[in-house]
Amino acid sequence: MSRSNPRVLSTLERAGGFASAQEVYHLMQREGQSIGLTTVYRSLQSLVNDKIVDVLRRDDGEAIYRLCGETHHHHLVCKGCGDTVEIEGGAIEKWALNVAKEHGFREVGHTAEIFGLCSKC
Amino acid sequence: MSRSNPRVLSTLERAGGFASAQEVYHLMQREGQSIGLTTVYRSLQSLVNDKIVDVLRRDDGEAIYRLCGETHHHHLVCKGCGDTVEIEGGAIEKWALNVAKEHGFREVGHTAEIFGLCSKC
DNA sequence: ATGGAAATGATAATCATTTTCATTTGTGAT
DNA sequence: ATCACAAATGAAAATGATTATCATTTCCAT
Repeated sequence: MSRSNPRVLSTLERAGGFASAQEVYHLMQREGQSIGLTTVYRSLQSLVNDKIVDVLRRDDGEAIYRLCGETHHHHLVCKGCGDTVEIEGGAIEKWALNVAKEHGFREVGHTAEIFGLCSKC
Repeated sequence: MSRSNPRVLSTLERAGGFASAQEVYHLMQREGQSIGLTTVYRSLQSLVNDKIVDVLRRDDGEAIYRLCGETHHHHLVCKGCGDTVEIEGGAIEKWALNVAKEHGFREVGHTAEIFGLCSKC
């Protein structure tokens, strides 16, 4: 197993908002940091596993990463500009638990995402 | 401009739920229909432009298509055996719309999935 | 039939991501 | 300090979905 290269996390932080693996890589290149694309991918992957960053998809399918907060939240994503709002999901949490219980499921988790066009787009 | 090949739409309908371009293509091949991958992509693209089908992304980034206007449901998936239950999502639909509206979003869609261990696993 | 526009599909190109594998680096034991 | 070995690194090749090219075929309207 490989652990995350701390410079990758630091760069992602500095990028503010979302960045793709390619963007993180090129950013580090431009800053003169010596790193391989492979390591960037591996580090981001590892950060996702450790639930330190979230991963979403752009419309073109490219994966974009960003630091996530500690609390479990959901995303409202603009299909146009990629702008993202974190939202509370209290209602969803209850719904998911109820539905799962009704069907005898345990160790329940869920995913939910809302997307649309924001007022600017 | 190119218009959609009707056999592509017909195959997507028959596939039920979601299908990727590759899946539609291979399905048609298996059925002995003669069609090119290019035409499948072009047709799906055109159907999306005409708002006849929706496009979403799988976790791995592959684009999946489905007829829109179809009443859609959500899934309760067992992590153990993969068994899947279709569930009504009335509460979710409202929640998604409300949250999106609060933030000034339009053309709203959403995804939601619940997973856990079923009673047999 | 004839000319042109649209449709088709094989092939090659693109691009993000993953895999391979040889090399380098860090670390702990002697 | 030296040796041994595991972890980390990154260049290069492989993969897989999607898109671009372009020559050919089909469809109509004249």
